[in-house]
Order: sequence, then C-alpha cells, then structure tokens
Amino acid sequence: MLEEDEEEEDDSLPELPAADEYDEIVMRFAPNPNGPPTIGSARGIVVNDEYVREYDGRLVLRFDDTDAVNKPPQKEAYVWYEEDAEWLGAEVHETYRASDRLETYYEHGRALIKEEAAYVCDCPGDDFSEKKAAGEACPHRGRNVQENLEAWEAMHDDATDTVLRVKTDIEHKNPALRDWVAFRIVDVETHPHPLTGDEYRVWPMLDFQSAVDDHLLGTTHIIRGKDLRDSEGRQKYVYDAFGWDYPEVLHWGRISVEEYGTLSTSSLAEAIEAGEYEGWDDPRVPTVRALRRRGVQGDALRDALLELGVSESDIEFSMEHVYSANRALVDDSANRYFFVRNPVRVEVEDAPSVVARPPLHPDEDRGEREINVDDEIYLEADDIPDEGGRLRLKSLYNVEVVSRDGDVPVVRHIGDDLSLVREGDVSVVHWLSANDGESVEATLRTPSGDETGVVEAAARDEEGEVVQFERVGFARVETTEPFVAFFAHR
RNA sequence: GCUCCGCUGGUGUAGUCCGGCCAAUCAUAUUGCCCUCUCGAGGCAAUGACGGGGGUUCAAAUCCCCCGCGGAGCACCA
Repeated sequence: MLEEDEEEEDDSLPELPAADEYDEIVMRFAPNPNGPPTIGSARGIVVNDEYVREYDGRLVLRFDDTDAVNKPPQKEAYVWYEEDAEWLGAEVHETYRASDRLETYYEHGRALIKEEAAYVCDCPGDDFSEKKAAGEACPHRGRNVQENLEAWEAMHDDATDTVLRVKTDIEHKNPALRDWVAFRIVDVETHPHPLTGDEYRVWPMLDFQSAVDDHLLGTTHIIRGKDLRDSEGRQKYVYDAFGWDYPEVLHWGRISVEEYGTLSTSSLAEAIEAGEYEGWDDPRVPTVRALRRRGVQGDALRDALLELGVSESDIEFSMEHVYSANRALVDDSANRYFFVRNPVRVEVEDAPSVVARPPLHPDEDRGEREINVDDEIYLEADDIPDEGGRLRLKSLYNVEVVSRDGDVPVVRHIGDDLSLVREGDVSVVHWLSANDGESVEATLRTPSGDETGVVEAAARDEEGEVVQFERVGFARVETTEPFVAFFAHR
C-alpha cells in the first residue's frame, strides 16, 4: 500500500500524476556520460531523487551511452555521475548502462520487425527527409517480414547507410513522428565505444533504447526536457506494438544559468580540449565538481534546484540562490582569516610591536589566531584612504595616512581606541603583517579569474576546509603549498 | 512551412485544474535603518509582478477568443 497523501511540506514538489495507480514509484535519471554532471544534470538528479523519497520508490541511474561519434561517452564520467549523485544526497538504487544492453535492444528490434511495425530502410538521409516532408512512403516501407529480417541481419554484418525505421504513420500531422529511426550503423572502427570497443556496429537511437529500457526497468514516471516532447509520441508506436503501457511523463523547460550562459556539455568539452579551461573542475565551469571544489555544499545546490520545481517554462537560474543557501550552511563552521588582494606594503610610524588576536569566528567561541606585527603591514590598495584619512585595522589598532605617494605608503599609529569606529568615516579593514613568516603568498581562484595576494599563515591549517576571508568572501582551501583557495561567493 | 509548449516583481516560486477569503505567497536580489571591530551573520523596513486586448460573470491571475513575446521538435545527437 502506498500513501500518496504525503501532505505537502513547505517546499515539496508538486504531486506526481496518477501516483496511486502504481504499487511502487520508479523513476530514472538517464544521462549520456559525455562529461561530468553539470548544474542541469544536478537538477535531474535531485528532483528525481526527491520524488522517489517522497513516494518511497526506487531511483534508477541509467547511462544512455549509445553514440560514440557525436557525443562520445567518457570512461571516467560514469563514476563521476555516481560520485556527484551521492554528494547531492541522492540515493541511487540501481545502475544500468545502455551499452551493456545491446542484445536486449536487438531482440526488441527483431520483435518489432516480426510485428510488422518496423522496416529496414536504405534511403540516403536527405532523400528520406524529402519524402517524409511530403508525406510519401519510401520504397522500403513495403518490405515483408522476411526481407526485413534479412536486411536487419545484413546491418550487423556489412551493410552501410542502412537504418531500421519504426513504421508509424507517414502522413502523421506532426512530421516529427513520421517513420523515425530506431537503429543505425555506427562506424566503430574510427569511433570505438569506450566500453564495448568495436564489438557492436548497430546502435539504437535514444527514442528506441529509452523506450525499451523505461518499460523493462519498470519506470513509472519520467521527467524529461521539453526538447524531448515528441519522444512520447514516437515511443508510443513501440509501446503499442508490444502492448505495453506508457509511463507518466513530466516535461520541464530549459535551464540557463545567468552566471554561465548556456554551455552544453559538448561545447564545454571542446573548450577544455582547446585549453580554454583547465579541466572539468576549473572554477569557471558550471559542473557539479567545480562547485564542490569551490566549497559549495551539496545540500545548498540541492535545495536551490529543488525550489525550481518541474515547471515547463524556461528558467533563468541565478547562482545567487545557491550562494545564499550555501552561506547559511557554511557561515557557522567557516573559520575567518585575512586575505589581502593586491597587497601594498605599508610602513607604520610609531608602531608598537604587538600580537593581534582576531577571533577564528565572530559568534562561535572557537579561539583566536595570533599575528605578530612590528612596523610593516600589508593593506589592500583599494582600502587605503587619502592623506589624513583614518582606518581601523581589524583586531589591531587605528592608523592615519601620512603619505600614500611613493613606493611605500606611510601611516601612523594613532592608538587603539575602538570608539574611533563609531565616528563614522573610519572603515574597518583587514590587513596582514609583513613580518617574516606571518603571511604567505596566495592565489584565490574565482569564476572570473585568479587573484593574487597574501594570506594569513594560520590559514595553512585549513587544507580542504571552507573558510571565510574577511571582507572578501567564502572559499575552499585547495592546497597550502603553494597556498591556493577556490572562491565560492561573498 | 508543419507540429507543440510556455508567459505572475530583476530572478525563482505559490496560487490557475474546481472564478470570490489574491489590493497576489515565500525565497532571492536591491535599498535604508539597527546590531556587529568583515562588504559575512542576525533583526526591522522598503522596493517590485498577474504579456496585451476583448468577452463571459455580481465577481477573473484563474474560464473563452484574438494578438504579442519567448521556446522546442520535424537528425542515421542525447
């Protein structure tokens, strides 16, 4: 017994259609592993997973890796999907690869021929398109079962430029549904499949493979992009021929991310190949692994994506939603440090030698850092006011600018009375000690490019952790020698 | 050309199926104030939307029609 009265929690997804007609809800996420999951893939993972959780069903991860020519699968990407799904908090119950299941598709291809619901077509693609547009059958459409079976076998042997078409209605009012291709021959000599090499030369097209798998693997609900809206119409011819019931289908619109534009996995792959990015986890790239590397938490991405629901309208998604959710998640745990970008070495007149003790966290009682200061410090160029201007160096003391011309600007220590800050025009800024060993050179890698500067030596204890560089933003410490951090967001 | 879909503030979303409690929810964003030794966090407040036009109705974001805008498919890609 299944309860579909999962009383809508505040931000839960809309109910699945006809959920009560199924004993168990089975959904699938079916990517082509031609690269790692992107933000768009992540949406597919978390929404399907969320539904499966709400209905206590099963989630199938199925790799639709059937085109080694145009969208070549990447061997590592299979694992990347599993890793990223886990990081997003998704529970995958079963995993399949289409490339493992060719024999199953062949069986169904043959069965379709025997049902007289498919035929082998030798027409050049362009010729067929013309006929299709005119609603005219091609000569091959009249082949009988025996002829089709022989031609089908030939496809596996040595035939070329031959396809198996599903016999629909050549005059169907929607041209997209007219006699579509179910299988084609792939040149596996020049484009071996990463998993099966050149073992199979006949490969199913998405609509056929997906149709067969959705039925065989028990899928009850499918969520797919609007761009695949005609798939249902096409696949129903297969389902009807086999006497199967079609699953429930939801469509959602295209998602484009404001900060990244509409990068497809294929074009990303090209850009990486061309050296524009350093790899799939380059901080400028919209992949799940890049976000993880920058210190974004899986739950933050998950929650932001779940908020989008399953609307059919196209979405212009803003990373601000992710960042906001992430801030809430990491603010309490991230230790604070100073990171000075574009550092300017500044001399401090009348400087006492002191040890500054800024807290590791402003609210949580987690102890403090120690910074030894003598008479030289680093400030951010943009923070230095005009001559006569004053500054509060956070957790240190107050200074006034004596001169800012010349190679080494000079400021003067003017006490450490915190009440100065209340006076108004004095800003509190971060700084670093120029003493040996107190600061180290550092790189902050951001989506808009690298920034160099110096970071507090103590931050070297935070390898792998998310920290907040005060007045700069949250970042994840990637390596400490050299010191490199990946910027997440303010 | 043929099929089909969508349209609520800057962004996302609730409400649309079953018209009234919607002078429209929540979040994000922006701005201001408070608090804070961060431009973070927290508190308070403000800003800002039913694509347009007709119609039906006592009553329309919700129903009908037309228009506009945006998107998708018509691949031997997924």
